[in-house]
Amino acid sequence: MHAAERERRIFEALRPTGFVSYRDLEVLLDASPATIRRDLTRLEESGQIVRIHGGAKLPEGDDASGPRLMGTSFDQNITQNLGAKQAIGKAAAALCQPGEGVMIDGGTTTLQMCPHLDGLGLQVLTNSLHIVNALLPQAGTRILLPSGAVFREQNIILAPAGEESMPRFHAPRLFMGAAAIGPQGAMQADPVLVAAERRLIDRAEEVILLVDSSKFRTQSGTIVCGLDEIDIVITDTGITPEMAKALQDAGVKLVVV
Amino acid sequence: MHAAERERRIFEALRPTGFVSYRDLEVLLDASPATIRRDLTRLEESGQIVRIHGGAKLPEGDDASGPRLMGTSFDQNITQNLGAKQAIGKAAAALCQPGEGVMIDGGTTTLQMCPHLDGLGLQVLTNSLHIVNALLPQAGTRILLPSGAVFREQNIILAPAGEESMPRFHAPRLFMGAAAIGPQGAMQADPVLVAAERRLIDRAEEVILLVDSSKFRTQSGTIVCGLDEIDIVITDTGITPEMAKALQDAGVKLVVV
DNA sequence: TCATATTTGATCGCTATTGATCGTTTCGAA
DNA sequence: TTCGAAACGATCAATAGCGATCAAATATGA
Repeated sequence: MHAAERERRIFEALRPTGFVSYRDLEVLLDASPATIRRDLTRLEESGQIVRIHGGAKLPEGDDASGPRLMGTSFDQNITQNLGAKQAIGKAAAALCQPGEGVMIDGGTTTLQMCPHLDGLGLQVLTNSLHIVNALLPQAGTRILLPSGAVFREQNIILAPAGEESMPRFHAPRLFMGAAAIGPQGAMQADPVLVAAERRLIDRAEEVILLVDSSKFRTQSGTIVCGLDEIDIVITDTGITPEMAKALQDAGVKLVVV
Repeated sequence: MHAAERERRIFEALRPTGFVSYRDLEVLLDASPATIRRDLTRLEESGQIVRIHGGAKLPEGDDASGPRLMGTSFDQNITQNLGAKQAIGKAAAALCQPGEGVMIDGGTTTLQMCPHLDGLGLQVLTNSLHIVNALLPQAGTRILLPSGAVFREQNIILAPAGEESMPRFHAPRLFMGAAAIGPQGAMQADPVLVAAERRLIDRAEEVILLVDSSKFRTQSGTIVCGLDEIDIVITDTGITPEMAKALQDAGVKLVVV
């Protein structure tokens, strides 16, 4: 293995949490301890990482450590396909008109919209506490919440069945995630999510689905809505031509980033 | 686990209430007692925390006492009179019956109830995102939120005027903070807080006010409610006999911790 | 092909970090 | 006020990580 390849792997390991232990690298690089140390020393001298006893971390400032709420599966999902999700989030944010009101469903992909919403002066209605935390530092973004009980597994706010939980609200756009998408439509693993999302869908003019391409290769539980209810799908280049055609045949506008 | 990760977790645990117990850290860090102590000692020497018997707290804000209107941030207030607030919070939590539903108003004193609510199986309705964060790790506590917009200065959820924002909810007890208390009643500095608290008061059987004794020496803006609407006041030993008598003459039960 | 330069691996002594075990101190409840 | 449990600090041994040096492997160029 070459030095360049090792460096690439080091950064790859570093990105999710901003830290790699020496032990991890020993397995990951399959190189001798001496070589690993030399790599780290070199990267530190060029200022790209900071070495600490037992490993290395990214320099302060550009670490991607976002809001960490709890040690749930959410934290694991958040780093999966992170690059694709970031690109999808950015594309989705570009669809927002300054000053308008939008709804954002909870999810690791929709979460990646938040950094790009700053300065747009939006009104965001969301049921996700993760998204609330991400938007809190943005002084110009107004955050609206529905009433209800906090559902810890997903960190979202769930209204009791049949209860009116949202202030009268209607939005031109709903940004939604999904556990899977196929010819039947968008799907979620947890049925309680379905009920929450149905309520959002009913209040939106336009439904925009944010899914990285791995979601096209998954089957998951309960159908949230058919393709006919989805207006736009934003995904990454991993989508197969067949899927793309199926979506377009169903009248869905497809955005590939 | 490495030192950097442990430090991160310590601050994460410290953020909600400004205090972590040694016991909590033992579970949270999964390290030996000696290592935890060393971490705390190191952080104290660098001035980032203050160690106290049984745990650690955030350093005090600059002005340790005296009247403060608005302007100082929540994070600074959190550490002021922390010891008194913790004791008051503990006493307040002892008033909760297992399994019942209660309302907790936002504030740095009411926040200190949260560590003592674990295991009671309460249903907590709150408008404060700080309290939500403090309660999230407690699996047995059900968290209910009203709908509305997030008001950043206090990190609470405000309903639009006249809007029905809470699920039908009625509670035996409301735990409330205040910026000041005097013969006229409880006062808040910010008028928008008054409106929010009035709404909570109307839904409670019993109103319990949590104020450290410095609040008796302060005058602040807008009256929230008269003494006749307050059932119990919990405060610390700094209260003067005259004030104590005035409260009891007004029919308020006084708890001094 | 051979000589040289670069990179990698191995070994050594040294230091830092951790965990265990004392005796002592502090806090809270009776 | 007294007593017991919990928290504390100090010390020591074990381990893991560190840097330096040298040998081996690989790449480079005449």
